Amino acid sequence: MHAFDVLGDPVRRRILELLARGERTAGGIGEVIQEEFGISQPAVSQHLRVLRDNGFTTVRPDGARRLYAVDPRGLREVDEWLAGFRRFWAPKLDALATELARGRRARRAQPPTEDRSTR
Amino acid sequence: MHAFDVLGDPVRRRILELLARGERTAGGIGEVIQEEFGISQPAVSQHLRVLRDNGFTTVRPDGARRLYAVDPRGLREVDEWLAGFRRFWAPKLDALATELARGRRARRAQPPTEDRSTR
DNA sequence: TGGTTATATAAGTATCGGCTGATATAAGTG
DNA sequence: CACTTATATCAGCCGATACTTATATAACCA
Repeated sequence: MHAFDVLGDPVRRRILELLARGERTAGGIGEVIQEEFGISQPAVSQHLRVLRDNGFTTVRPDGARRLYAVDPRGLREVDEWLAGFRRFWAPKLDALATELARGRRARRAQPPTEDRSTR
Repeated sequence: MHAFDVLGDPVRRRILELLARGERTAGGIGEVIQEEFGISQPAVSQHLRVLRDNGFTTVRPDGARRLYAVDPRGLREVDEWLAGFRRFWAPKLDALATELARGRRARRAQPPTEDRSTR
């Protein structure tokens, strides 16, 4: 599943927003999500699986509980794709600062590329 | 359709990559996409519609042709959601520069919020 | 004007992803 | 141990959405 498909679901985006504030147990996430979206525990668990299978979260066991946290990898992937377009709205200073901070990777002002081998 | 759903499709992402290099006619886009993905002209046209209906492209008529170009609005929306997470991987300098360049909007270091009224 | 080119829309189908309910697994607790 | 709590998985259903073919619309051209 592509990173953008992962973020295509509002429940998963919301879970990430919760995790942005810090680690939470699956149950803690479940309480909020089930309340806000009116879906079942398995549904939440399935979303957590998608997030973890695609590098958007990490999990750490704590007894019977699972502590979820944001894993930057997935989000960074999305951010990097976006980088190729940022010049369309961000002032030059922003782009420059971003480039600098990133250690001068990807110097070109070209559109990003992506694997098109599938489909 | 949510911005992330729009970018969830590989064809649409590819179209945006093409447009990142500059304006193109629907037909010009079609040639590339039909070749790369093996889909029909109407399929491409339908993707273009999604992109334009959701603020990812602009269109300008030129006789019988339609010239498509990147519209920053959709992409910026995605970028702003991501901003709330950038601190998880970007060095502080980067975040600071971004904030500055953006004119100090959204000063807090909080996760982004999104409309949850639907669903 | 009639024919061709450029693009969009419509209607129908099929695949895919998300949901539910049932159940499995494993860790706490008395 | 038996019972409960915490979380995950499974099978099956259902709706959304990305295709297809056929057709509409409109500009260009001889």
